Amino acid sequence: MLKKDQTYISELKHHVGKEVTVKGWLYNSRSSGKIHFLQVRDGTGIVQAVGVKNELPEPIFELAGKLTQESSIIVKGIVREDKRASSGFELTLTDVKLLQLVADYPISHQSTHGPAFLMDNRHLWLRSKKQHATLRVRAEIVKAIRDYFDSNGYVLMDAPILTPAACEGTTNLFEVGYFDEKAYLSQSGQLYGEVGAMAFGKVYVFGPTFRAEKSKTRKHLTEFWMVEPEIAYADLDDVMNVAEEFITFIVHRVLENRKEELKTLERNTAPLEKINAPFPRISYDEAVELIKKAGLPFEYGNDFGAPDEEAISKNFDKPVMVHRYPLAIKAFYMKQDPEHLDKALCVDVLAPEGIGEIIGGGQRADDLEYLEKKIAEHGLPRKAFEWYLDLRKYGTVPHGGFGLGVERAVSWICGSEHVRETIPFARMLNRLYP
RNA sequence: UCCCUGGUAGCUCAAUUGGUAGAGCGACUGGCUGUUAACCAGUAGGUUCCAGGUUCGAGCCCUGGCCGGGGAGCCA
Repeated sequence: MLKKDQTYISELKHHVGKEVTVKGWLYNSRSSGKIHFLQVRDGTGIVQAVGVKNELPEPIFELAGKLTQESSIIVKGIVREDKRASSGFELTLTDVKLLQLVADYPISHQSTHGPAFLMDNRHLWLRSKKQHATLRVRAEIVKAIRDYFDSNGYVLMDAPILTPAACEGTTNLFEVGYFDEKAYLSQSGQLYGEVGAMAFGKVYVFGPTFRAEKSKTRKHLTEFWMVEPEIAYADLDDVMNVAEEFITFIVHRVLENRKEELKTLERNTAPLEKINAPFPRISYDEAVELIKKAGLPFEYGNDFGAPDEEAISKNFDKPVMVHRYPLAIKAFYMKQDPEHLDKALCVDVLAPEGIGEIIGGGQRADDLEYLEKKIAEHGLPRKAFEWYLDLRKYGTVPHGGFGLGVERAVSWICGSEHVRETIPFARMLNRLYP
């Protein structure tokens, strides 16, 4: 427990009429000569402390007047309801203690800053309102993810980050030295999740994921977080049922608990209010029709590009689930559709509002011979996958799951311009600092 | 890897045809008893990304390099 000589700004409403101590930093200040307005933040919120010259001891009034942005301060004041305050409450300042007077804080509220400058100062940028709100929404989403799976019988199973080989082979991996051999940073925990499903029935893997692709877009990070449920005895329909229920749960939770933050972010919540299961389900073939109807050039059999995804999702005001892509463009572990042999039992969930894919998943190949053949076809080293093949040798069952990209989900729900704002410290093609 | 675009004050940007490098914001000083991106007045602040070249003269033109930003492909 913390000592009680501190009141958090979020709790001020319970202390009206009383003197409280707020420990924090100066967010901004204004003055009219004989009256100072100090906007103090403490991480839970921002409150304005008002100091009047002839109501305060001279040294305290003077100190209040010379405080600079982000100076660390402890202020005392009497909580007052005030319609003029945006939060509804203000402090009548009674005392200020200065811990450090800051000179030349780089980020100002009044001037504009470019993304490169702000990302260089990410460690300070996080103190500003919108970044603060975005990361609180992220924290809420992460909690919702855990709550959903924890309360629905899934066991959390962490997958290793250092792995012996590619999970999917095709994408670029970060290579690291591992004593006398090479290891790779995980690009997906899914294969290990399948191990978990065979051991526990329902599991979810939740952790960081790494892709060494040289992507430079608003949707890409080289290090991002992914949650990957995996379910034994599940078919493609089960996977889609879980995906839509799961997304609905997350969106509702944020709408319930993070109203203030969404308001700070100026997020129009109307589109989010519409998110309710069931979601529309269309096949790859039907999606191709939508692309052609939109007049885009598209060669049947290819994967969808960003403009294609937008053309598809524009037809719906909920996330749309596109299933049964051509087998040829999907990963080796996808199960072949027995009714359409050229298709895979897979699903991508495309978020509305132009966000694109937030979930990819499906039913897994469960036949040993088929999987052996696929590993060979994809040119993957069989030796690295022996343990994975064992799952098909010793009690194979139909099973499936999906992966949700946390940052893309946060980006969608917050209405962020770029995923780099949805993670505290983004790692990108040209960004390894701070 | 490819396409587009940029690098000038702490930040965001301007600078006509190649002719003395400017504004807003921030900082600093002073003023103001209700400010909400406060306002008003003043002050300081420059290796124009780097190297070379053309020119009487280069922020501007040429060559090479470095570093960003946006997008594509691939993916979540």
